[in-house]
Amino acid sequence: MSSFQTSPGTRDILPPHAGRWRALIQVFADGVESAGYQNIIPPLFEDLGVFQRLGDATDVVTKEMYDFMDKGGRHIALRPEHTASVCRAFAQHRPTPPWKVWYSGPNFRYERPQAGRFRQFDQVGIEVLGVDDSQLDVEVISLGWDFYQAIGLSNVSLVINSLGDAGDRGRYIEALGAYFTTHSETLSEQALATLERNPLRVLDSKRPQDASAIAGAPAIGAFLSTDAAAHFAAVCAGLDALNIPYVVNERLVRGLDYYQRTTFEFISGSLDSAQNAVGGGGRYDGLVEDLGGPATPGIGFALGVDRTLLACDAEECFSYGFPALDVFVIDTTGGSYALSITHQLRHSGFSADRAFEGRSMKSQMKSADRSGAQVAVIIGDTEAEESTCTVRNLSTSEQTTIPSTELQSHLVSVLGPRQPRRHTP
RNA sequence: GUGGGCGUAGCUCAGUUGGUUAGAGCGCUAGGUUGUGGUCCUAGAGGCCGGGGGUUCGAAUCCCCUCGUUCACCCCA
Repeated sequence: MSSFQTSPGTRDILPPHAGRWRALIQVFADGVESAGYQNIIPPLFEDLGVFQRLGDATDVVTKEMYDFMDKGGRHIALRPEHTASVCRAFAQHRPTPPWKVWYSGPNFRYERPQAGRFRQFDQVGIEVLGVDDSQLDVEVISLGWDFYQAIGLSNVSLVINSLGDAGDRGRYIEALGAYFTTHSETLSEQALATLERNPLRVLDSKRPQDASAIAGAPAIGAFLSTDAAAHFAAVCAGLDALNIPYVVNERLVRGLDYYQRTTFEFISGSLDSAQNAVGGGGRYDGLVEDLGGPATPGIGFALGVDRTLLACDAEECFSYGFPALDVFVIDTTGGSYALSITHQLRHSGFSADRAFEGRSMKSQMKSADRSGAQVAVIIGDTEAEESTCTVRNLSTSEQTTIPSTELQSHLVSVLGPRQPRRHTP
């Protein structure tokens, strides 16, 4: 056992898992960039106040924040999510709306780790600021939906709801609070505590004891203003038009207080654990203003990378293998040929690796096999003397010896042409 | 923060009512093959039995504490 290990709720993403991880983000980026979203990279930490706008009644703010005083006396917090940072960035830089951005990166919440829940956890997501159109809600939801389809997840369901505008929401919370107070004798102790802080969240309780009270609770639908109801109906109609299946769940409340109007979650049916929400989002029309910017509507979603990959494991999709190398260079004469040949091949655009420490032919062949390389280029004493090299096809075991000067052209004929790698803007 | 399960080799796990030198498979290294991988055979390396304390002639095994991990509540992606 080594002296140090990762802190609770954090872990190393090792190969080959990290490769799969990167591939997942690439699929996401390709999808949203083709819809006009550009990448944003906000800082990992911000002034604590930025995140307090998530809501004083939320656990994320009250007890899960990684916060500290820096050497300049500022009260800093590691970001628990991206949305507040994106809104702060909008308020700070005032880009021209509509502002469509996507992000990926870690967030931090001090929670007890559990299946699909970590203290450092990654999300990918998008946010759009400055557009109030219900068709944008549909676009945002469809991009999330399309991403799950793109990676091959078939057992994901979309649940949507509307929390109404700020006034509706307030009236609903009031009614809900009154209702639960009259049923307080049937509620669990924990639910009563939740009721004190935010009656909405009581709807989220998974305790069997609370089920009957929740079942009889008033629904949000009756509290929606004409505008909010029309907006929600338009969103549903848009999803219908795109043939995206969804379920309206009037009990869907989300944990962050800034949500208004459209809210949605993506639930994986393939995850047994309690953490089966693989993504979620909604409108947060008041957040930019809260952060000192102009009144600006906003909508977005965040998808949990960890949970999404867990769902992929469960559905046995989005498999990943490290791309096979083109060439493995074997040199039993001391290594100087391997040094120069791999260097030249890499410059020509071939992927190439080699062994070190002067290992035996057998050992180097094993390494070549493990590397997944398609061909081995072998330099032994004979080849060194004759200025030749032996090229072995590792899947057919056929091999041929050619003059060293013909190696590049021979590999091109066997593996196809390669372009030197360089950055092209 | 509350409650349950589990900590033995790099990985997955055996280890009997406490008994003397802690095992297997996979993986790794080397050899079988004086230049050739994936199969096979042989050998080797690799362990403070999570850590600390206690009970005992004797502890991987029993007790306590602690740390880690895992599952659930809670919360949320």
